[in-house]
Amino acid sequence: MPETVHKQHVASNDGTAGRVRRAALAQILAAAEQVFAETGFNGATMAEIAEKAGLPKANLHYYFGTKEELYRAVLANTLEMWLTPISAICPAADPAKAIADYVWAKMEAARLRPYASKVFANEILHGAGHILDFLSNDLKTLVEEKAAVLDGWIAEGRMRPVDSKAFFFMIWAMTQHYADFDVQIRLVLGKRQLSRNDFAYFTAEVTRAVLRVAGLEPSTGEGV
Amino acid sequence: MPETVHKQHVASNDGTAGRVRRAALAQILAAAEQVFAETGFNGATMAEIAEKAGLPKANLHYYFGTKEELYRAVLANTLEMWLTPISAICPAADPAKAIADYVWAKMEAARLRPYASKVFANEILHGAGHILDFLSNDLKTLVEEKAAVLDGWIAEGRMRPVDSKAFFFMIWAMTQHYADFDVQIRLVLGKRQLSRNDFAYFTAEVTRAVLRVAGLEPSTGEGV
DNA sequence: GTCTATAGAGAGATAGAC
DNA sequence: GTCTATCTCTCTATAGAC
Repeated sequence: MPETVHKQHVASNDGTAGRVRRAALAQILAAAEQVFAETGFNGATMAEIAEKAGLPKANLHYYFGTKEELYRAVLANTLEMWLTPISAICPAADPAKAIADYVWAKMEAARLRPYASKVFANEILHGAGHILDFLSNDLKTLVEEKAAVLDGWIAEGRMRPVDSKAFFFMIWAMTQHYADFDVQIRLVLGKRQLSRNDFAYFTAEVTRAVLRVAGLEPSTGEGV
Repeated sequence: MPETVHKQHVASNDGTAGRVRRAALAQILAAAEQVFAETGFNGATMAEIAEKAGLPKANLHYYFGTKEELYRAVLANTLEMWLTPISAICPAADPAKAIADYVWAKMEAARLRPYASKVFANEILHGAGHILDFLSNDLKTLVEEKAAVLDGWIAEGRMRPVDSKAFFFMIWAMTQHYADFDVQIRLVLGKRQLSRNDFAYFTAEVTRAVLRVAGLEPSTGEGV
């Protein structure tokens, strides 16, 4: 019964247990995010998550009840991160700056929380069964709202005509690619790790590409 | 012992058994591609693949030995599809046409073989352990070769300056997104399926975006 | 609140009949 | 060459001591 919610036991005598609790929850969630990202829901084992969190396996069940519930908690964490940066896109903003800021925030998320991105990608790839509601309600509404902002800019001649929803798909695809497909990128480039500098370089490149699509590129005088 | 190669039993008396064999192999591979795509390597079960292929479970082991070997066979199929279309990019070609043809071929692959794309994505997402050699040898070489073609076009002023490898990452990300993240796209758009027409529309949109990045857009007179 | 020990289910693999 | 029946192992989940 994946739908039953596990009881939240709260220490009633003092603040120490609460602190222990919060620390344990944070450790478990961080470990779970990594393990789910690396091996998927089915490949992940509670034993491996417990080991990485430095706790006995039974404690995971004490805090989260089931593997399923732990997974949903990790996903919930991820979704928040996924949505936040899009707030840069608002009617009053300067189109070029707003879009560049959004791309920057998405690339930062790819760099700093690659596991979160991978958990999300894995969930979509396998049918998104746990977040169907989120996608068809929250995200759908948000995209419609933000696409309307782009359409407004286009109508005002402040941005070149594009399909505004496809434009978001493009940004998501390009930025998340640097988290989700990092292994491929590293191996093709022959690098052991993508450094902070590599990310700065690719962020500039992605930003340039996206702004060119929107007809907003700062003029470099290098055109054909 | 995932490295041991399962014996290939070949019928010696007549052609019928060979035909049965080929049919069985094709059925198993098609079923496996779908099941691995939908649930990942660990989530997939031999029982489910067998059911979808219309064969008893033991036959899968007869033909492929282990689940691991079956998975590698599916991956091998996929990689060929993955590489083929890039041949459009060659020095003698017209840049705009070559790039548009490549994008078109990748979008067709996303439309016609979404499971193959998902199996590949899933493999990369989880560390690419089965195709490290492919990525760091075959693919690396190919990308260097094709990036050199783009760099040549840029040097000749036939294309706007871009990082040629990041340009390929961009094309891969954008096109494969329509296979790998199709659930998200469908739910955000409120569509039950992406039709042939939807794909034609998005292919045009992706092509336009990519050509704008390369400074090769057929002039539409709509610029800002 | 925490942990050890174990029950119970499910999946990969195979023996052996046909 | 094909299939049924089964073995064995791994993993989730929990009971119960502390």
